[in-house]
This record gives sequence, structure tokens and C-alpha cells, in this order.
Amino acid sequence: MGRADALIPGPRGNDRLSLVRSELPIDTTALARYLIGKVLVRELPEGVVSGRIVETEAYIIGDAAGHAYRGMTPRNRSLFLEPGHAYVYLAYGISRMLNVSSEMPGIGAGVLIRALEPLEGTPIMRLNRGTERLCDLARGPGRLTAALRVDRCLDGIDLCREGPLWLGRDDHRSGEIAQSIRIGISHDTHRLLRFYLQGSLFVSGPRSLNR
DNA sequence: AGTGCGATTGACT
DNA sequence: GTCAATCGCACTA
Repeated sequence: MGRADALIPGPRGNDRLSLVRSELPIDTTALARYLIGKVLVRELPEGVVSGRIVETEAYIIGDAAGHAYRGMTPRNRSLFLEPGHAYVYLAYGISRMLNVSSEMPGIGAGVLIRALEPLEGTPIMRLNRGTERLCDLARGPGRLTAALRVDRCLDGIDLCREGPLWLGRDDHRSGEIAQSIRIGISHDTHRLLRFYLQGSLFVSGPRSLNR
């Protein structure tokens, strides 16, 4: 399969390339940084919805806060796939979380996608979210999966291949990437495993964390 | 078979 | 700022 196979016609005539697995950083933290500025694409019956990734979190090897910490289970098995696969789970019985698997096959780790800057299909996103404000459509891990209608059916899918859900290359050069502690993790307040686009209006989290 | 809880969100004081 | 909603799943027995 050559690069031409990853070329798909975009909804506005602009073609987009999917990410290439061999180019993904194996290391979870490096992948979390790498994914900032990349584009998440969701293909729905009504049309294409996409957004630029502006916030991620790394759940690294041996991480007590990671879902793979106690080994493989029916729920978290996607975290053990080779890099670039989706791990989707339900949090608090309400919100779905989307992760990108990392590390070598057999090792459970991943990157949580926490916020998107909407690009294409914003009317569809507004319908899915039931809100109008652009900066609220995909600001937060549960909000972005709602906007893109991502659910457990997409768990285990290959994000490096065009399909219902996949990752595309940067639209254009992004700005400075900043780091902070992770959100919602009460322990582990020393490691800076959250990455975000400095100054982006589409980033979640309290202002105190985002400066 | 029963129990406790969370990588969140939205509504409300 | 506080707080309830909601449920799959991991853990205990």
C-alpha cells in the first residue's frame, strides 16, 4: 500500500493524508505530543466531521492511573494493540473517552484525546452536542466524542487507515505546545503528561493550568 | 451475585 | 464554587 491509498477527497475538495503507523512515536509521551495539531476525522452518514487535536494526555507504561495498570481485561485490550488503534470506554456511565494506543504490541498504554478545534462538519457537531458555541463543541474528552458520535463500536479500530474514524495530518503549522499535570488525576501531580496548544480557545481545563 | 467507583459533564447556589 | 446523574466493569466472596 503506497501513500496514494491514504489519499481521500475531502468534503471541500481538499485531500488529506492519514497518519502513517511507522511514523508514529512508539513512546506514549512522545505520541501525546506528536498528536497535537493532527486532525481527527469522523465519517458519518450525514457527512464528514473533523477537528484539529489541541489537547492530549499520556497514560504511560506502569501508570497507576492508566486502565492497563492491572493487566489486560475485556475492556482495555485495545490499549495493547500496536500504536494507532482506538480505545474507547464509557466514563461515569455518561461520557465516552477516546484514546490512541501506544507502545509495542502487548504493552498497554495510550493517549487520551481531550479537545478538538472544530474544522469540518460543524453543523453536524452542533446537532450532536445540542449547543451552538464553536469553542464548546469539542472542548473536553466526553464532549468531543459526543460531537463526533464516537462510541464503543469503534473500539479497536485502526486510526491510521481511512474509515469511520481516522487520524489525518496537520492542516497547517500549529503553535507552541505547552505541558501541565493531567486533569482529573488526583494522585501524580508531579509529572507533566498533559499537552495542549498554547493559547488555543478550544482547550479544556481550568485557566490556572493553561498558562 | 453483589458492590463500589470513575481519565466527566451540566445544572445549580 | 458544589453536586448529582448513570452504568459498565473490575474486584470481592
